[in-house]
Amino acid sequence: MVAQNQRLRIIDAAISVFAQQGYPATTVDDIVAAAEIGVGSFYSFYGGKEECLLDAYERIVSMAKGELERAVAGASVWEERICQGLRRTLDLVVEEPQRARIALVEIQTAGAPALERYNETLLELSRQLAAGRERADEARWVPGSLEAILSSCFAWMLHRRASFGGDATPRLLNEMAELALEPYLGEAGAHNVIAKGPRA
Amino acid sequence: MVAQNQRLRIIDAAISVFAQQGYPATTVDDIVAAAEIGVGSFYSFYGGKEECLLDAYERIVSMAKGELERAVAGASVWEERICQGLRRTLDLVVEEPQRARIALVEIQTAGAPALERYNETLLELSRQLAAGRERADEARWVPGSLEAILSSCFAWMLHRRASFGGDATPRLLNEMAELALEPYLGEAGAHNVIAKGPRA
Amino acid sequence: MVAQNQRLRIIDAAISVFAQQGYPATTVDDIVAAAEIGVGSFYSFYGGKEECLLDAYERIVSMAKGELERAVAGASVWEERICQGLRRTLDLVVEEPQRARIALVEIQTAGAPALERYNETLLELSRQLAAGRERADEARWVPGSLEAILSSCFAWMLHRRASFGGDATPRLLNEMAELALEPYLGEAGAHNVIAKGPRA
Amino acid sequence: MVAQNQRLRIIDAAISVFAQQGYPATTVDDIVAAAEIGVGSFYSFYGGKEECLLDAYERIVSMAKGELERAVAGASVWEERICQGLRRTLDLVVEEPQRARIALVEIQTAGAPALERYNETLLELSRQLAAGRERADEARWVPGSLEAILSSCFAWMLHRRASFGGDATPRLLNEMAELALEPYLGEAGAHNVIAKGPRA
DNA sequence: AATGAATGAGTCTTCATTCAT
DNA sequence: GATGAATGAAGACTCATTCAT
Repeated sequence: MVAQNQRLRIIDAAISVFAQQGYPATTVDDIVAAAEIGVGSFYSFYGGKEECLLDAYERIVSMAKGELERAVAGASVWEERICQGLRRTLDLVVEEPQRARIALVEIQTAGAPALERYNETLLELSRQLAAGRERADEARWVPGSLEAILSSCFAWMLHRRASFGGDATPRLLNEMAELALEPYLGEAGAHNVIAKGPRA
Repeated sequence: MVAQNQRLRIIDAAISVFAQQGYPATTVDDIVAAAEIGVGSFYSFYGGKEECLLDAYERIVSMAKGELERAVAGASVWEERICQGLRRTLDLVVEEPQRARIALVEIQTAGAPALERYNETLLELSRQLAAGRERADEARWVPGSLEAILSSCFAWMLHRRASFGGDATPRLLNEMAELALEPYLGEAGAHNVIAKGPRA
Repeated sequence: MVAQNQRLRIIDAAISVFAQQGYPATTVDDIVAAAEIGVGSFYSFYGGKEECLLDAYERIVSMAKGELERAVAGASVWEERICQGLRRTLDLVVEEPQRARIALVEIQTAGAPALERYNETLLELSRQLAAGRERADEARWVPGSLEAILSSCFAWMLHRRASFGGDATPRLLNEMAELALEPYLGEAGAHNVIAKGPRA
Repeated sequence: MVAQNQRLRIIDAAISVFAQQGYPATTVDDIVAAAEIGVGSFYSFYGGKEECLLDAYERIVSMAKGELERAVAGASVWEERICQGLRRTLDLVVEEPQRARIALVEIQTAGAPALERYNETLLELSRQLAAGRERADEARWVPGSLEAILSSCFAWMLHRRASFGGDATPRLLNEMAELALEPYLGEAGAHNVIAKGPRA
């Protein structure tokens, strides 16, 4: 538990400096200075800054997953789950800008393994979206790579949001919800869900 | 002009090594070795590797713009210009994988100024797409951020393409064309254009 | 006595890792890990790894001396003591390769004090050999530094034996016995002793 | 040639500090400080201090070989060559104590590859000695490992000489010459050669 | 104008040693 | 008395940058 604390101390510090200076410009010394520990302690937990970033990423993603599961717990159907999930996601980006920056921006500058890990996360998002196919009218044609496209779109929108701020959250949420629901439920169906969504 | 040659020599070498080893892992020495010049000469042209990457990026983008302008020269209407442009873009990614990698992947690992420059390029793509609004039926509602979304989608799809290869080009082209045209022309209109597109 | 046990535990572990990885490449952590004790305990016994090696060396040498004394206990004359001693020495090198490696190889890589200690051991060997002068015919001339030469030769032969293995033990024993006895007893006398030696 | 100078500058500095502080205690910084160059320059010549020591060793040995060849040039028979060679060797150890220390002592503390290199040198010495077998009376029995024993003895004697000083050179020379010649030429033959040797 | 030898600041990493528990 | 978490000094090595030629 004391080790866990130390580890969390390091991760918090690392997230902070990675978010502020960017991953490539951050040195191990920056991290240990921010964590107020000795270099040796850092190396007893991680083999280097890349390993540390990857661990931070895992924890951020897993924390976010927990949040999202809680957020969609009350939703009974797929379209509601998507709406609630998107809302919570956007809130998290606003609430935890540094973690968002790590998970959406810095992870992409940390070399091939990190990029691969990021792609896996996008793949999971794709799977969540793809569940909508079961809700779609049989007559409706849904392109095979729709979810890949959507997840990358969302990633980018959040990336920009995390990097530069931008549109008010509610508007962004509306757009994303529309993008996610419309291909499965049609324009009318999508708007229907969205219209009542925010009141929830 | 001899200076121009030298500069091009450096850029070609830089593109090659950046694409092969990644921007962060590349040293100035790698570049000058590949360019077969002295370090001093490099520094008489550029202040460092970042400056060099940015210049390479500018040239790649401007070269690509020229190509695209030529590609769409024969197209009379917006939707054809988009189709031809997308086709040429995909061809360029295949023809010049190293330059594509620089313009789509490495530029994102080179710090804030580079990322900003990349966003400007996406903004230009947005503007090209936005011209489609004039072709759209007045009754049709087009979301305000559609172009931002589309350009980011395209960037991501090309990024993946440049990073990992993937879908056969024609299929990818179809998807992208559909995504670009449908919001403005409707499903039928989009398919119409695409169906006759490849013959052009 | 519990302290003695702890100390022996450390020495055994140290001998093992020194012999396997070499003295310079061994860290205090390696030793305590092998000894399954805490670092603090190690430092309550020794000031550092050098001190630990020196203690291990002392114990190996003193243990070996005990063995040799026992081995030559039944020998009545100098030449027999030498033969029996050499035989037991070679056996020990084979039986305890790790200790042999410490006493013959690693000790020489551990700095000046260790080297000096090693030389003292060789000096003792010289003294044992020098006792043969009393057995020598008065007419026989024995060079003054003979014992220094012989002891260094033996050290080197055992060093090689401990480092790389090599000749079968009996043959090596014969050679060493010849080298040791001949200068004092002459060729015939030496062979005489050696011929009956192994039967003893 | 300027590179050669730089390299020699480094080697001279390295020999000096290795001899004074011992190989294990010497850092790359010590060497570059003594050579009055930058760290980078050192690494442009050598991959680390081990490589540097090995190069120094090679040069010392090759220099010494040259000296010995010159020293024995006037000797017509094997036994004279040995005597002259030993004399010159002892002189070199006295004239160049630092180089002697590197070649005889420090090389043995620099890890397995260095030790192997040292053994090769001893092997060469063995071959020089073994040429004496052709000069030996057919009736004389010469043990098979004599040269290995002799070369290790000589190495040790020189090692001690280089480490601690000691006996006056002429006496040491006499002993070594006796050891080298006697097994091949017999006691009388050896003394004969040695007696007239110094006059040469 | 071009070169590349030389520099040394900066970073990573290891490991001996301490000390609170 | 024993532990091992924590420290940070010290060393290896890289690489951007300068400058004499």
